[in-house]
Amino acid sequence: MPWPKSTKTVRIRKGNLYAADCPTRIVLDDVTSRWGSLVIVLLLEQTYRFSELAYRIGGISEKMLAQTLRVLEEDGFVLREVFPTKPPRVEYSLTPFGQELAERVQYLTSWVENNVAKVMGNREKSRQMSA
Amino acid sequence: MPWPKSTKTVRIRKGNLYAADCPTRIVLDDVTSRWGSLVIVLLLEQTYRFSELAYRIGGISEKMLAQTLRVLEEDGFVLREVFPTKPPRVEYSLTPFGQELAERVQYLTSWVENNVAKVMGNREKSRQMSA
DNA sequence: CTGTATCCGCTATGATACTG
DNA sequence: CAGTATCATAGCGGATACAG
Repeated sequence: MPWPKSTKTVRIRKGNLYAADCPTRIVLDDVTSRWGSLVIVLLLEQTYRFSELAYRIGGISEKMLAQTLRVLEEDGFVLREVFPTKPPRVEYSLTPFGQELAERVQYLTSWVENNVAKVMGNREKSRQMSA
Repeated sequence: MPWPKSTKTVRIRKGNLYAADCPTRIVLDDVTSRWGSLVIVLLLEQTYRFSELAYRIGGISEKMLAQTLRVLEEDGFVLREVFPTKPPRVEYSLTPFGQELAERVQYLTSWVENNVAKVMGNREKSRQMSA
């Protein structure tokens, strides 16, 4: 059932996306997580503060926003800057590395945005077929 | 808390990705679901049978594969062809619409594959910082 | 303002067994 | 082969309260 390993010296140069233990999947999950992709694409616009992100991303809770941002920061996609003012102020932006990624994500999300109507139509047909 | 609606006649032409009720998010979740993106990119290679997909995508269960494929089919991304042989044989492929999507997804996944090592490195640093 | 800590329900997922 | 049905469970994610 596990994937047949081609050799013993399989390295993490370019992981096999289809192997159960491929680290690429882990990273991909960060990027395509429920809120991850939204945060990434939004930060492509400009730098935002925590509360601004919370406001703009409808439906997200503080907990999930903080958690999502922390993961993206650990991965090196997002830069977190703390300004020791009173009250504190934290700004989030994309690193150059994160910008590369974000452009790819946006390439996907924008396509979905532009084609969502057609998808919803396809779903309607499906529902009628089964009815 | 909800996004300020620009007008009352907001339609689903081009949804607002950041609105909680935006249908784009639903479709995006289908596409970026745990197994969705893997299936989509794999089908970009060629047509596959159910069992072939199950074999190639390490770690997926039959249940999740069937479920993922059904959603992608309803969305109009995947074509399901049943050959009434004995035993039955079902082939899955991308529709032209699905191919458009798949190319966008692959554009993302391939970047992640090529940069996963750097991400893992960034994570290491993060862990050391906090230690 | 920017989070963290805790509780907790719900859903997504996996394992298993079964059907056409 | 290609699924479906059922059950069990982990953990996602929301609500709330609290802290620096």
